[in-house]
Amino acid sequence: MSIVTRFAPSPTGYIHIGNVRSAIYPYLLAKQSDGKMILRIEDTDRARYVEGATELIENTLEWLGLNWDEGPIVGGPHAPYFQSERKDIYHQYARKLIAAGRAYADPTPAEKIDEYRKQCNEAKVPFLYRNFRPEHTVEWQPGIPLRFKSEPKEYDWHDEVMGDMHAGPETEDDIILIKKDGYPTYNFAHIVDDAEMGVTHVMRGVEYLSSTPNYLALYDALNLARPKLVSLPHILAPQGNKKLGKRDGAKSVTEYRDDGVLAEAMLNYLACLGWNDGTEQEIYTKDELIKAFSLDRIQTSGARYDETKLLWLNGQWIRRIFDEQGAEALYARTTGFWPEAAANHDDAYKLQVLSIIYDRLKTLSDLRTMTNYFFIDPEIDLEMLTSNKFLKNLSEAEIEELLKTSITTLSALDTWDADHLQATLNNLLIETNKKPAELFSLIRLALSYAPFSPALDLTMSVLGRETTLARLNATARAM
RNA sequence: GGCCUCGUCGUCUAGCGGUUAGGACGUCUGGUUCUCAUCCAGAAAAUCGCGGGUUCGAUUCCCGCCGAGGUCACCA
Repeated sequence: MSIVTRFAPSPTGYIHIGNVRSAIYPYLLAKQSDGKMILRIEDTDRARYVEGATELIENTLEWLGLNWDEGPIVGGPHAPYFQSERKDIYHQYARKLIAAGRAYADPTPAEKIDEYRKQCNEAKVPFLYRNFRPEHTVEWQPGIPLRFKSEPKEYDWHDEVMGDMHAGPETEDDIILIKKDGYPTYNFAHIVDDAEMGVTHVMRGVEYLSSTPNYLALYDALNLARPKLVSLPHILAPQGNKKLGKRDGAKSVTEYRDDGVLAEAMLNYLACLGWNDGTEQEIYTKDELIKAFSLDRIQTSGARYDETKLLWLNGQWIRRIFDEQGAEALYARTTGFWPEAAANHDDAYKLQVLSIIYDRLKTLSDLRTMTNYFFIDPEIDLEMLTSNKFLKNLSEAEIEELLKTSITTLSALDTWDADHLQATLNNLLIETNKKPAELFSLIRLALSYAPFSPALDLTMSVLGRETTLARLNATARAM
């Protein structure tokens, strides 16, 4: 039997890093065995539905490369994949339960139920609706919710992550199957859909662990085979011990994309948060993840989200792509991340800039702050020059003298490339009898007025003779 | 309050009865005859939540406790 997994989000907003793992792991599991991952949109709560959320979810999965085999857009044999369009199927299953005496329409007014709940809360006792089950029920009809008629007993089951589980009858209750608006609850709909769609592994957050006995009761009452159950521990917020959520400022996955994080790094980081294959490998490609993934090595405790490590990984991936796939491959990813001033420059020039700066990038958006002086003359800031830690011991006259000497020597250079520039710079050191840190810092600042830059020979060769000399002259004149 | 889950360096983790408790991020130091970064080398950093057992020996097995989290919706 081949593996079928699913990612079944509610279209209530964007996918953030706290919940995207429940898409990644089903994908990895399905792919490693030539199985299928289904995308199913659980839109049964009309009140929480957010316009455009489905597209957001689709975009996120596509960006990460988590391609679903069945679902919206791609279709499939179990369509439709929106629960709101599957009402008939749920009602069909509901009628089966009614016929078997395992479901009843509950006319009890909401206020009454709230009262029961309040009683239980005050008595510090768990609220079980079955203790308040109405004596007389009515025919099921629109406007009246349908409840499961529980027959509480002990349940044993196996969770692929948590291990062997047991629950007593006290956890089972008369849960709502169909709401009064005719839509099914999650509790009911997902059971029906997973069975209809042939899902073999149900992966979801640990918060569903407590309601598992109710699901098992439903499988039994409906005479359905239990899928394998997989509980995923929470990802914790950087501070505190709560699970990471939008309230903690959990950014959407696509926000990281817009900030210059590579999909490879994101997938790599998230997959390895709370899972490892037992080796000391840190960098994984998607294919490597698929190969190495296994349910039994998913952590049982929650893992704290650490953006610093994500950014480190992203730097690793930026360098890896440049080194293994070439400068052009990385350049192709940089669209939209260049400073405004770069708009007037051609691809060839930007590619040169990228080639000498890429190993300093943590995110692609660092290009915006780190490369401005390659595209536009920097504002001269003599204060920055004179307060520099390598230059503060030099007088202004000395600095001016050094600049002039440098300009003269560099002007005489025939071939303007990195090698010749380096040789010339070395000659200048001897000629001026200065330490590299002094002379080079001066030239660097006059050229960039930035806190740092790539090696001087490279910077000057990319900048070109004209620009280099013009900037050195501009600073000399300003002294 | 009932039920359930979890507890190794600051963080992510390895470990599955005998280890100098390993790796990675972060931090600090040094090197790569120029800055920042990369890269390299090194350092600091975990009485393995606490207390009892079992055992010649427990981070590893058992019990209790404490702490943290989850759940008890016509939300998923």
